[in-house]
Amino acid sequence: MSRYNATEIEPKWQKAWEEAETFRATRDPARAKYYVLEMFPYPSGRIHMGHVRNYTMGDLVARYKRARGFNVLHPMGWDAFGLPAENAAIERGIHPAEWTYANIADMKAQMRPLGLSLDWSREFATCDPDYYVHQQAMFLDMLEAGLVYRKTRMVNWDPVDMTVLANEQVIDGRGWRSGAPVERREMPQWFFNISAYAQELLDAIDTLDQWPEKVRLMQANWIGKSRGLQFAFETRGAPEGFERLEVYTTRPDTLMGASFAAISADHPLARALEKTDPAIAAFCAECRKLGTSEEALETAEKLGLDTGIRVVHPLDPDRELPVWIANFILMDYGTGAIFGCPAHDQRDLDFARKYGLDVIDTFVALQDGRPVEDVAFVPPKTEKVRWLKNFAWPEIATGEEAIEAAIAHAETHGYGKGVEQFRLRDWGATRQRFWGCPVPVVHCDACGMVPERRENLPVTLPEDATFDRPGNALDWHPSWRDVPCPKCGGPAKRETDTMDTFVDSSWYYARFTAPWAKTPTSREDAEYWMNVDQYIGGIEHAILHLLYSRFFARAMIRTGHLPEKCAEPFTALFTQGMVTHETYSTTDERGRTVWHTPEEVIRDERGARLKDGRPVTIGPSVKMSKSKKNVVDPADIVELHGADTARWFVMSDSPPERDVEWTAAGAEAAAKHLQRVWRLAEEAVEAGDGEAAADAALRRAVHRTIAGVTDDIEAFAFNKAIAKLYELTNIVAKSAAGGAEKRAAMKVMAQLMQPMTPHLAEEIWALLGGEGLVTDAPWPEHDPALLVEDSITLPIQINGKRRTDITVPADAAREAIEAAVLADATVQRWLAGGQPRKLIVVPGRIVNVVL
RNA sequence: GCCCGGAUGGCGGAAUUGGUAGACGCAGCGGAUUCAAAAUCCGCCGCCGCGAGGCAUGCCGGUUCGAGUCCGGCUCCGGGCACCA
Repeated sequence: MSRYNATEIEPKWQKAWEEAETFRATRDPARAKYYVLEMFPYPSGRIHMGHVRNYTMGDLVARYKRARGFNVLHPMGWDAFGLPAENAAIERGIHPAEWTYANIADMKAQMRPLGLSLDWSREFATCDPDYYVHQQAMFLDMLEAGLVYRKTRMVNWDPVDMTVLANEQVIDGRGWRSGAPVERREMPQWFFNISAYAQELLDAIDTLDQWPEKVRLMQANWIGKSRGLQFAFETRGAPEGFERLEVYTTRPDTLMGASFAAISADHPLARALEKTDPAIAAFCAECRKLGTSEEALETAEKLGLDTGIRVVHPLDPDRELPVWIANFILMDYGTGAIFGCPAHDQRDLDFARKYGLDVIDTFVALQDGRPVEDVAFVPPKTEKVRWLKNFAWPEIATGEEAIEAAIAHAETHGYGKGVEQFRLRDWGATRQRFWGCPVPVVHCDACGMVPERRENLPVTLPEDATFDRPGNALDWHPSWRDVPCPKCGGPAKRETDTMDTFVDSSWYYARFTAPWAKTPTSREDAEYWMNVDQYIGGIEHAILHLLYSRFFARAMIRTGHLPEKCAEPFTALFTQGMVTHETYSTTDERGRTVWHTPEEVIRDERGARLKDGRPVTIGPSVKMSKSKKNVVDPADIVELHGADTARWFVMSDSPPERDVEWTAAGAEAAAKHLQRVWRLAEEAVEAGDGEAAADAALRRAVHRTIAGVTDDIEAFAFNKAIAKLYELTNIVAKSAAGGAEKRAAMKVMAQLMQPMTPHLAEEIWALLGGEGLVTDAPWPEHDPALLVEDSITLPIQINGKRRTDITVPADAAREAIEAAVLADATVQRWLAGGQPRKLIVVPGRIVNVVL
């Protein structure tokens, strides 16, 4: 009996698919289409198990839908602009383009042996001028349509390297290369007007019924619609022009509990004060060292400085509140100024306790309404509370009711107005970086900002840029930067900022429908292929990438690049978990942790050690990462066991939305199982006559498996589908059925396994005389009549605990079941001659005897 | 800090709408085959208890004939926080 040799067989079938152009997608209006897309990778150079899992999932869906008769589009490309290429350029003196395209070639070579049903004829990289020329054209269209504009925003500034840093390049408040304390600095940049679509993007979330609920919630919270009160405090002692201080609050009901006002260090008032007051200037400078991320601001120690300015309480002209500058107020949200109500906001309370400000209870709990001490009282807004400082509503009311009453009160008395506000900020569309899509705009001293002429697109990145000094290499490239003005011909400078890589990934799904069109999209292809029927990717993209893509699709509709129906480009979304592996570490002579790769480690039941015998500490299983060296290279697994084994394993153990732990033993088990399936197919070829009863039993098992696997695939429960295939394998192995029935069973097995292990499936299909490629075979249908059982086993509970069971005909009447239960020996023992208080019969399910 | 998830045997996980907790796999144990091993095949396998039985789904409490599943309150772990992609 021969062994299944994956290394020999897999390339054979890959060649067969390629020669038949099996996966080439062609627009065919006569057929129903299905567009399945996995989030395209950043070309780091090596694929990792996370990629294998992501693409296997997509491939499974693509192959299944093909078998169900759909015209499937399943493309692949590269999210190729980004920081790592620029870092490689700085560190190794290699041009980002060279680094990136070499990585793409390497990664593609690692992906091809996986046997994915991809249409490689549509492959592109976002750094191809053929791709970004269209992005530049659309940028100009969107500029004309008013969807793009310029303004300033804070960035992380490294004062030593004189360069803008990404948030991940700021480590403990310092630049990662220079080590210098980072400053917040205002810079002009380009923005997409996504906030104009906030309401629409929020409303449309309701239509995304095939998205995970958690993603929809996260997006809604990110957009963050709130209703609140905007009003102005009258100031005392403020510089000229600051007679009023505008604030926004979502809790106007707590206005009587206000004990201070606070402004951001970036607020115009703070900026005015720091010009003349060195103490304020020093404090604002300190605040600006916090960086730009919300996380940094929110987790930092709350610091403030009293400006000496006072504001008048709008409801009590005799009361004055101090105005503080505080490091936790965001200039980007609301008006950059708030009033603090310490009793009902934990941040305000911490701040008030630290600086000795008043804490005024505005409301208390209905029962045991104690005053606030160190924990702010923040009940749900729907809960009724007892008001101590109500000014326009009854003593007992909910927060919601009080908020509306307070807004009405402010509007009636003319000191404020109710406003709706979104947390969502406009999308900063550009970066001070070289390796991105150039913004096709020129700055002319005479004409101002001038769009590049369409016929001059693409504006390509220079191939002779140098990366020996920090900052944007485009700034140091005079022959690229200095150009004549497209309008007046006078001296002008190109925009040297390039587009955020999120722009590249916000429309690649549309480009895949017509990757070689002379325009960004082709109307016919977009009409036919869009939208993406199933999008698959990591949960880490739940907010930004998906929200930006939803916006960009709308912007493309507005500029005529997509049909109206594409406003929500991803019909169904699935977010998969990560691939993890346990970690191995030792300690060096200086006490530092040294990580080891799984290959360096010998693992047995007693623990783990290095090859030289030194013991190794086994750490928790975490996401595979280079820094912890807990990586398994897919290429090694493919070489050792074949692609099918890797595919089978990443789909088996864990549900796809959860993390899966890679273990060598698990991979081994997957390989063994595939060998076993192969052996069963070989045995079936030679098997002779069997028992009629066994034939029928096997046929029923096969149909049960068809139904189960189909349901599980439809529900994205791939691990359960695989468990059912294991079960069927066990049944076939033990079955006394005849050769014909076993061969039929194994052919169905090949069909059901085809989406997961396509190479093995083809080999078995061919062995058993299947017609053509199993990849082209229609999905098997189950016969419902074969799933009906004659009798069922009902568990019997006594007082809710299972004690025994009875087997009854499937169609037994309730009375018959009750009689059978009462006659059961175990039940009689528990009854001890008495009568049950209650007998609950759930037909087809369970019986509960209540004593 | 804020938003969103997750937690079930030694391990990964399964369990329709609230109805047999532990499917399937790994590891382990016992056996067959073998000169021996690998491979393969068969069986056992939540914990405690000789047993009857008791205890078990992160922790505490509640609803119910019945809770892994529903409700309230925690703990720990993970994802995101707008310049990583």
